[in-house]
Amino acid sequence: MKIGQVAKRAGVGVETIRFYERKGLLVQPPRIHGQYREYPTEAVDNIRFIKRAKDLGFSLSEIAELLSLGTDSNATCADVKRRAVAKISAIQQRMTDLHRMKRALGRLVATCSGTGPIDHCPIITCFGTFKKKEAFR
Amino acid sequence: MKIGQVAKRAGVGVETIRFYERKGLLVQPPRIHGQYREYPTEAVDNIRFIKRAKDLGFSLSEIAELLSLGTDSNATCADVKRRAVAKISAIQQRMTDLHRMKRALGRLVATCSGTGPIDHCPIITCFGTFKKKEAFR
DNA sequence: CTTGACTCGGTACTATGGTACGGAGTGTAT
DNA sequence: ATACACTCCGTACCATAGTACCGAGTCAAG
Repeated sequence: MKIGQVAKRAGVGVETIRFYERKGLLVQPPRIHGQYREYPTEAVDNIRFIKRAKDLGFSLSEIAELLSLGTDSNATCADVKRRAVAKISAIQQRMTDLHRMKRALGRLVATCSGTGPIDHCPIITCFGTFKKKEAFR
Repeated sequence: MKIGQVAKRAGVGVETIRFYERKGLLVQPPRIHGQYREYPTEAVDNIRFIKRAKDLGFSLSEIAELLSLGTDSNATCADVKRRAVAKISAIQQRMTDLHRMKRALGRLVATCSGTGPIDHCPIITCFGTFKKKEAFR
């Protein structure tokens, strides 16, 4: 299978596959006449693996690590689990941050009636001590 | 006040201030002898405004919009409020996405005993149909 | 045998939010 | 007067995850 076919089946662009190869996420496949990449059918699954891991919040470098674990015979299931658990914590942390932001913004919005000129907007004034008139006069 | 002083007071780097100026987040201040930037004390507040808005989840381009609202006499409080409400929705959406990821990862982790070789790791195998042995042989 | 589709490698560009560097000029303190 | 700090501008660079473009080569069908 050539790169375009693989790309179509995996639902990514051709350039993306070459990009993943450069990044070490995909093994360099053999070439037909030393020219065109010739992929086995498993290559499609490998790309789907990357997509799914990405959807679960792993970055490409983290995925590269997971993949290298997969080819390391010394690696254990526990290594994978540890990374997954760490990712869950990171996601939780990010959610906590977002929740804090949302609450702060919600409080700000609640103080704003939504009427009147911007000069007295509680959101703008509470945001910073933004002074339109005095700035750089 | 020169740029280094402003940077120190606002808690950012000198380069950051010049970066914000290039991005249109900060008005170009007058120059001493047409050379050094001379900032009024309000400049520190303007940078703190940017920092706070950033902490609340606004991107620099969104902050630029907020700032241009602040200098637009036709803009109203409602314009600001609309942006804040939209940002709350975006944050909520992001949180929902993260929650979905976390749940999916949690389910995966639960299926993994954390023992044994990587070949049979449920996380790796469920992730994609990752086939180490068959890939690119 | 020519046309069109595909592929090659390399490089440049997108957006995001800065940081780092280099050579020149300037301002201040001893 | 000379050293050192600060500032100037422009440019390049970091990570992230690709996308776009280029000229050249190749492959299959009509």
